[in-house]
Amino acid sequence: MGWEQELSEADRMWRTYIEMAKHLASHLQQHLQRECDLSAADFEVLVRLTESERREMPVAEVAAATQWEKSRLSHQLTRMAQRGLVERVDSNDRRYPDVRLTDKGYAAINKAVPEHTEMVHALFVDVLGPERLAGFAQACADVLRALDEHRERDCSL
Amino acid sequence: MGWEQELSEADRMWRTYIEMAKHLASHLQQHLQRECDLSAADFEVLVRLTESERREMPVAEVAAATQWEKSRLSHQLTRMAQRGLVERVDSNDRRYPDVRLTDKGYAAINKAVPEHTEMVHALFVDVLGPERLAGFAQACADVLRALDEHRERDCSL
DNA sequence: GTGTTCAGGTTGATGTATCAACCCGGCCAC
DNA sequence: GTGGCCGGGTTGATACATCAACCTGAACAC
Repeated sequence: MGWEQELSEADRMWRTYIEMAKHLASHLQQHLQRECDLSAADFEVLVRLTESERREMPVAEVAAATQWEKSRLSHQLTRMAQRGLVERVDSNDRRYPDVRLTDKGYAAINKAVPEHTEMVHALFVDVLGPERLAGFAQACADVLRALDEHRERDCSL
Repeated sequence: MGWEQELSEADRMWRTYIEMAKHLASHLQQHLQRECDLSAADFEVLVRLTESERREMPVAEVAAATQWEKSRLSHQLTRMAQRGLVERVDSNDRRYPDVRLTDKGYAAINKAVPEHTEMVHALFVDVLGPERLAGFAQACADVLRALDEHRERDCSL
């Protein structure tokens, strides 16, 4: 076949990372789903909404915080509104409605966050310990920077 | 609100990791999609199939290699077969059909793998360098082990 | 005012992920 | 044989992601 005769050391490490990322994400996701009846997407939106004092913010602000496409967010909000987790509210400028956390959504996220955080600590933070965690995070930051540079190069073509 | 007054150092590092993982995955995925017209799922299945000499293997073997649920794989194979990347083949035991890589699928994966590998090196392997990469991979392996232990505990309840 | 522009939002279509229900053919008991 | 069991596969329903097309109302030019 040619290219795949023998994986290099580096490629096997890459695969380890991929494995870890996949399993960790799916574990956290399943926990959220089973214990709190929230998808990862629900969780993300709800967390962003709690970052506002008034449990309410413009849709565009949520979009910026999550870095989601507007259409993805719109669909997600529709589903969440149907389940009563959030509601759309008209603001001054009728073009740009707000989203508000309902009581049900508030209760859900307040149950979910501590459990989620605990899980993150048990499976990630505490496993690495403070020093290795710092190194790990630095590595992630460096990869992020490389990604940004790469993206810039792509755009300037 | 209580729990979210101030993110700890560790929590910010966790967020850095999440950010990195999200961006890295989506960048690689978009590249595959644009350059090779393959989704991440397509890519994964095709890679597994090339790991067989005969470009063909039982569905169950693909399922084991990818660790996907049988139904997810079945749907995916249906779509891939429609696009001519793979074909289903009856084996001896008519219960357990095989999947085979078509010529088109073979061509696609042979174009995609080198590009993908190059991207992984540019954005990840080379950014970290050999030493930090090794440390990073070790950390991933440790988290994976913790996940396995945690899963075992869950099952034994 | 009238028309144009435009950022932000919604909608529809398609592909993907997950769960539950079902199907199906070899296997075993009898 | 006949019937039930069982593991692997398929199917359908629903939720989620992404792209393209469209809508909408404030703002600006004139």
